[in-house]
Amino acid sequence: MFSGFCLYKRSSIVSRAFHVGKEFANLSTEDIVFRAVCVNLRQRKWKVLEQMTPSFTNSLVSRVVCEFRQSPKLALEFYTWVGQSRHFSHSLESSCAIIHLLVNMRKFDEALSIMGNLMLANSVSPLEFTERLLDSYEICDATPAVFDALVRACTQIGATEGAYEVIQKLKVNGLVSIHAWNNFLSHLLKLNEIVRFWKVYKEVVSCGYVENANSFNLLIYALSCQKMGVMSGDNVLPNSVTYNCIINGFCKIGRVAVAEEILNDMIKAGVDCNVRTYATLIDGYARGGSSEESLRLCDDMVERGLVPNTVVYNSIIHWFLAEGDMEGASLLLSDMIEKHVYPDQFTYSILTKGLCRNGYVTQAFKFHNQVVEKHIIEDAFSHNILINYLCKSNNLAGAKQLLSSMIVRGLIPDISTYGALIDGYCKEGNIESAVQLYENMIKRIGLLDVITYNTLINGYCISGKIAEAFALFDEMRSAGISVDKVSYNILINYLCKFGCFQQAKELTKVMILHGVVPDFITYTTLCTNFSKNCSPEEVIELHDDMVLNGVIPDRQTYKAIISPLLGKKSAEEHGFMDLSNHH
DNA sequence: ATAGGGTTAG
Repeated sequence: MFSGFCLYKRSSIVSRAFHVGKEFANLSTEDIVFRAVCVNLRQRKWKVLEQMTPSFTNSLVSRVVCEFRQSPKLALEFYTWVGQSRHFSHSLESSCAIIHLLVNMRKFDEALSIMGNLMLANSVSPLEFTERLLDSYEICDATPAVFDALVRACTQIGATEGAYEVIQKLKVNGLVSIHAWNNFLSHLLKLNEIVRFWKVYKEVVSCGYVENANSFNLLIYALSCQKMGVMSGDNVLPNSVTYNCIINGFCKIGRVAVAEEILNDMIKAGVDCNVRTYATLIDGYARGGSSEESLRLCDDMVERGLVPNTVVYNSIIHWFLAEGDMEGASLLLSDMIEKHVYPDQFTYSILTKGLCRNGYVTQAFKFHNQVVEKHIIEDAFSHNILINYLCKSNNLAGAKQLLSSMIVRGLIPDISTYGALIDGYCKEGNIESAVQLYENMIKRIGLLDVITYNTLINGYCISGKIAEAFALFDEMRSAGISVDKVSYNILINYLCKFGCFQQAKELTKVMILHGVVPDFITYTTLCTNFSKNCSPEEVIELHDDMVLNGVIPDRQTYKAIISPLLGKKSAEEHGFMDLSNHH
């Protein structure tokens, strides 16, 4: 009887297990804990989770992080929370899972800092790191960008050989992007390892990589470091003009920090830096919106015994006004006058434009008239700015009047004056007059620039004549005028407006192929139009594509369009909307 | 003598 009872009980358990199905039959303890954690994490029952921490293993935590990769915020929260538990410390395995996640979220800084820490504090070797990231690559839905981040982390902590080993290891799998190579090349330049730079550069080319703008920038910088000395057998060394050219180049592509490093190199090399060097850098920082850095350099130059001149003041005043800082600009103007730094043609046009763009139109005209009365206007700029303003505000009559007085004052209308008027006609829908003016202009000036072409292309687009617009676009090329990003931006914008989204995307590809890098305006144009007409997935894909092609997203657009899509998407998929708001 | 600042496109 007793044995019979036992037998019965046992067989009942076995048969129940069978009934529950295969699913549970092979479950390990970890699988059970894993499911329990997922259920409770989904409901954010942290207290229940707390009780489970003694059974947490590294592989379990990695699995949970991967499982929640579509809800990256929750996964990250879990990872941080579990790291604080006294029962648990993160391993390389769980760190890899969170790194993949952070890279997918584009939180590169956070990913880099975890990577750097693991290599420095936990002495994880770059190669081992690569292997573990590869192990978890598939299950974590990772992207190759994670390896760009690893190379970057290596160079950041000074592990030059490590970075190179990582690249070599990944080369076999085709997982090394041009970004990773560029980062490594740039690191070599920072170390002044010019010979090795060229060796690695050759390797990049022989691997069949297509260099992007950044690679060429590095190349130019590398050449600039040695060029002259090598070619002349050290007989000719770079002088201040050489350095200033290079500094200007880096400022104009927005890499002002690099430009300032070159200034330091210049000082180290014993080459005198002058007012032009500082004027270039000050403009570079101001252009990039770092007015504080600009002012810091002003102090630096004064400390070096250099006196800021009109160019320096003009530059800062211009960018202050562009940012809407009227007060800062007017203080600088007073300072300029007080220090007897005399305003010039540039100053007048900067102030005229600044007053207009900040809504002080009456003052702009008043100021302009004062300057004109003193007969100190020598070029067409100020007139052009005002004619432009009038055309933009549909006051074509006023624009023509100002054109007449300009001619009376002995100033010859230039390509920009015509451009503004043509633009005015186009905006008014009077494409015939626009074309007539354009033809007259060719007779008079005999040359056309890219701006005039762009204005006309834009005019054709406004009046819906897209075929004519594209014909001009082609004509431009046959006339030997290089199509610039404005030309592309205009056409991309109108393709979107006409609902040709696929074609807009194609044209962006052509643009990139022709070496014209899309900018934040291309980005904003495409994102805005796509978000109104396409699915969230398409918009996100578009964003990703552009970023991968080196476009720097416009912050406002990203915040208004992309980031809500990402948040909403992952929240909706998992029904966390309400819960996450309460947390 | 060669190097720096102002007008066009969303």
